[in-house]
Parts: sequence; structure tokens; C-alpha cells
Amino acid sequence: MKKKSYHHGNLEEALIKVGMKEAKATGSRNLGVTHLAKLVDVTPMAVYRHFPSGENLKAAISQQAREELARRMASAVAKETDVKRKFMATGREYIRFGLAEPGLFSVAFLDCSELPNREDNPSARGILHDTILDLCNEGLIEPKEVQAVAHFAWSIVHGFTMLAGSEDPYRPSARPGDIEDVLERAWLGVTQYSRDSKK
Amino acid sequence: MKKKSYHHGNLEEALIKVGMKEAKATGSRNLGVTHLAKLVDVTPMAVYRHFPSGENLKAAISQQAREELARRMASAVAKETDVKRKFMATGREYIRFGLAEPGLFSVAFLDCSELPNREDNPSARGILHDTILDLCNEGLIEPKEVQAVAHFAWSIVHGFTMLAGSEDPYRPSARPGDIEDVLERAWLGVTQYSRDSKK
DNA sequence: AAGCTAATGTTTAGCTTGTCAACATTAAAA
DNA sequence: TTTTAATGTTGACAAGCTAAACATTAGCTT
Repeated sequence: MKKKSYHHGNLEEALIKVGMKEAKATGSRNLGVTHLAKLVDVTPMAVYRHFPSGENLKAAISQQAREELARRMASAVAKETDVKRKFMATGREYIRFGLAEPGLFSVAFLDCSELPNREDNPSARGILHDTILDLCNEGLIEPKEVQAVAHFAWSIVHGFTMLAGSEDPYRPSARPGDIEDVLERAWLGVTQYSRDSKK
Repeated sequence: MKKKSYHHGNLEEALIKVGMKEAKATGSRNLGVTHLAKLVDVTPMAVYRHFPSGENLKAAISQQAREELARRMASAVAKETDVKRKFMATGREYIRFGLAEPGLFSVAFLDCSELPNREDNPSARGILHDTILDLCNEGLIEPKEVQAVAHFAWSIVHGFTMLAGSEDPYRPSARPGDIEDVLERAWLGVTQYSRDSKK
């Protein structure tokens, strides 16, 4: 039997934790106040002592999911030294995470317009940005391109992950070779570009 | 005053129509059975004579949104003859639509894993695919690359649109110049690629 | 250590939704 | 015209979110 102390100890943390578990299993479907409260063996109203509303709780879980993604990317990129390999590893891990943990990924980028508390997204974008900065230091791209390149690379891996993970009958396949193909093409868009190739 | 004939005439169509209007205005927030039924001045239960469940109604609206996107892309690409311009126009219109109609776009790609009835997605992907086939006919890419190129291009425009339309504080900006930049880089990834550039 | 106070949970209850079952109305077929 | 199938409505119930009022306890204050 469980100890039923009136106070839970650290409910906020527990809610996010169990929320992550649910997200991993079923995406955003079971992230409601009532459901999560039940899993932590607490009254739904207790949740409101820690989050202004259910949406805020979801936002907190979403944030956590984004940080998980960032951790994995950081870990993957840390194993590489060559700039190109770093670039590839960053994108590859983003895609891998999205496909290996579709629930977490969908929660991480849960229709942002409806979620509050989106101040800090240090995570994935930050790591990607660092990788691009390295490209700049190596002289592979110009300083003023950094921003555009980061957005370009992010768009590719994000789009590919979303589509490959969708139920669309014509979605991209995600065999390792196909992923490498996409990353290789992204690399070209990054390095082969110059202002002159415009128009 | 309104005529209150017991039968509505064409409720199914009316529901999807008003659903599109709501989607355009507020995304997926107000696409519930009760709300839409109210807007058409009908009892919630009437909806179930036309859709097995609320999710199916949402799916129908989502499909409609996807077709709207496809129509605009078809219209945009029809104005061009040059293959590169066709390619650019296709992607540009995809992005424009997503940013001009964020509500519709988010509903169009509403977390697919939770929606039924996703058999046919003829639309956007089909048009993009035709554009890529043209590239092939012009000898700009090899036939066996068509699939990969289509997925690559789709990933970029989809990812860029999602991110630029998000609330992320570091989201890509979507000024016309930035959009052209992304499309130009995508073009490089499409045309500069060869099996040899691997590894 | 006794007592106050704020933090944290609970109970109760109201409102909104989605959906089942049973019934009502009407358009279309026989 | 009568039967029948399609289409809407009413009523009811469960589930979810959350406001208000009340209960318990952790921790500081003295």
C-alpha cells in the first residue's frame, strides 16, 4: 500500500514526469488535467496549485520534450569534430528522435499558437545554431549567412521529420539511406550558395 | 427571421463550409461538434447523421483545407513555363498559403495520427511531384531521384512554413527575401546532387 | 516548543462537450 | 396514398475543466 500523506512532496515535478511518460506513449491525447492528476493519485484541483490552467501544464511538458530533444542532439554532436560530420549528426539526431519518439516529438511542437509560456526555446535551435557558427568559423559560409543557413537547415530536418512521421499515404520513407540523402542535399544548399546564384 | 424547415437541405456541405470559415479564423480550436452545429442552427446530434464522429468531421474539414492549398499551388504553377520558375512558384505558394492562412494550414496538417479518413491526399504532393517530373524530363535530375527530390523539396517548404508560422521566439522570419533564399538553397539541393557527392 | 501563516490538497458544484437511445418529421419510393 | 428511409430533435449521461470554499500541514516566528 502507499503512504497517503496529505501533501505529495513535489507534485509539479511528478506531473511533468508522468506527463512525459504519457506523451511518449500516446502523444498529446492523454495530457488532460484530470487524467494526469489521477495517475499521480491526486485530485484534479491540486494541479491548479502549480499550473494556472491545463494548457500551462501541457506547455510545461512540451518544453520538457523540447529539452529532451536538445539533450540528444547535444550528445550526438559532441561525438564529432569535423564540421560537416557535426552538421550531419545534428540533423540526423533531430530526425531520429522525431521518428523514434513520435509522441514526444508531436508534443514538443504541439500547435504552438495555442500554448502559453513559450519564452525560452534554448534547446534544439541553439545547438543547430552553434553548428552553423562552426561552418562560419571554417570559412564555409559567410557571417551574414548564418541566420539564413540555420533557418534553412532547421526547416529541412523539421519538415522531413513531420512528414515522415505523418500518416500521409505518400509520406517520405525514413530508411537510413533516405535520411542521409536528405542531409546530403541540405549540405549542398548550405555550402553551394552564394549571393550570385540568385536570379 | 429564418425559415425553420425541419430539414436543413444540405447539412454535410454546410458543416464543412462553416468549418472552413472557423478554421480560417481560429485554426482547430472551434471545430467541435457542438460549436459547428450551433453555427448552422442545428442540434449537435444532427451532425451524426452525416459523420460517424466529431473526429471525422474535423478530418473532412482538414481534407478540404488541403485541397484549397492544392488549388492555389496549381494556380500559381500554371502561370510559369520555365522549369526552375515552376519549382520556385510551387514552393513559394505553399509557404505563402501557410503564412497567409495559418488557421487553414494548421488544420490541413492537423496532427494526422489522430484523424481518420486519410486515404486520399492527391493535392499538394501531387502538384509538387509533377513539378519534379518536369525537372526529370529536362534532364536536370535522374529518374531514380524523382522520389527523393520530391520528398526533399516538400520537407523544406513544409518545415519552413511550420516554423515561420510558429510562435517560437527564434522562428525564421518570412520576408519575401528570406523565402526566396530558402527556395534558392532548396534548388541547389535538388540540382547539384549526384551519387558521387555522397560520403 | 507553541502558534501563526502560507502552501498545498480536497470537496462540491457548475458549465461545456461528445455521444447514445428514443422519438419526431419529412422526402422519396412503392 | 402509404410505407420507408433519411434526417433532426429531446433527454440523459459521462467526462473534462475550473471556480469557490474548506482542510491539512510545513515552516517560520517568537
